[in-house]
Amino acid sequence: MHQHHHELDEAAVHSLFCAHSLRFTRQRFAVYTALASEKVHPTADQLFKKLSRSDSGISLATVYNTLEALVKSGLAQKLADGGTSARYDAAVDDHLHIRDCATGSLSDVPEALGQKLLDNLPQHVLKQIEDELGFSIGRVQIELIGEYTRQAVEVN
Amino acid sequence: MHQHHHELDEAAVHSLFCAHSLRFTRQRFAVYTALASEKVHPTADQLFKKLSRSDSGISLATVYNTLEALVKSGLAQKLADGGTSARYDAAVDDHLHIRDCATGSLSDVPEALGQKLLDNLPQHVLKQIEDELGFSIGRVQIELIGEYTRQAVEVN
DNA sequence: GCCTATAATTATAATAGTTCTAAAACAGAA
DNA sequence: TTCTGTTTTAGAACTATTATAATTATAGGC
Repeated sequence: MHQHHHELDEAAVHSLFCAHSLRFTRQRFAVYTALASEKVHPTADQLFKKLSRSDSGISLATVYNTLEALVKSGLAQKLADGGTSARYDAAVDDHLHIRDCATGSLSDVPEALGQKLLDNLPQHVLKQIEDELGFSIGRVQIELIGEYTRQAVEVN
Repeated sequence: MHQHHHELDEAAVHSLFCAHSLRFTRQRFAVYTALASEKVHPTADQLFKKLSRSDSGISLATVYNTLEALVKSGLAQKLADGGTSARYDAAVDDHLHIRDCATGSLSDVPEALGQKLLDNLPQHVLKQIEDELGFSIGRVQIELIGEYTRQAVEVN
């Protein structure tokens, strides 16, 4: 499930990190909560700027280090940007992304809708692909590329 | 349709370029044929190295310029690499990619299989996403992430 | 075939994003 | 508290890509 939009207090994150064998530091807490509260998947630099603004005396290198640690421990995933820089996402499920051609932004399809699409994928075809190619599918990532015909409802 | 595995003589490429309002140059011919003959989607640098080996006195800048021109004219697409550098593909349809976690390589699902999956996507869900989000889906890109359980059949 | 206008190529410099380095600060266990 | 290994940090280094500006090539008109 997505952690988006949940309250994330320090204790909760502490035990989450603990469960993933990640040391708790104020920087990691800051990065993780900043990432998890984003509706649009941010780049490392966007996170750094956001954190610089809000307070926290955190360095860019640490943002990169932390994101890497989060990804390695399964608390985040790194998404390929169509453009230059990588984007990060605090949710680790299969899910759907929307790329807005106009702005280049990358965001989620709401959970329910996304799940509906994933649930309706033709499993027999996926199975056939696995069999014929000798490939084991671990994750399916779908990106819907296009543009908004009306204004998106809310922006961070 | 994919241009992969087709014979690409100079005349054919010439008229293809012409149809897409692209001037024909020996460098563009070289880049395009090199790209179209790849089964695995190469990075700009991989193409440059391949072309340097085979002959052709072509500069890295030109590889980038040409790839950009091809993409802009619709003869290729730029794919986001999970990692650092972009990958390119001479085919421009919706289609499925396979990312091998073990090697990081990106390749196509064979046309027939891929089409089968795309044809079996639940259209009503896509329509619902478009309606609810006010988003017009231009292209669907699916990536199957996992690893080979047996050796891939052939490598370039 | 030759000329010309326009566009493409090239080496190089510049930039952007990311990773590396080595020293200082910190977390967690004893 | 003290110790040990980990994390943070500023800055350097590196890699992928784009910009620059001079040179060269293409396509079309003659």
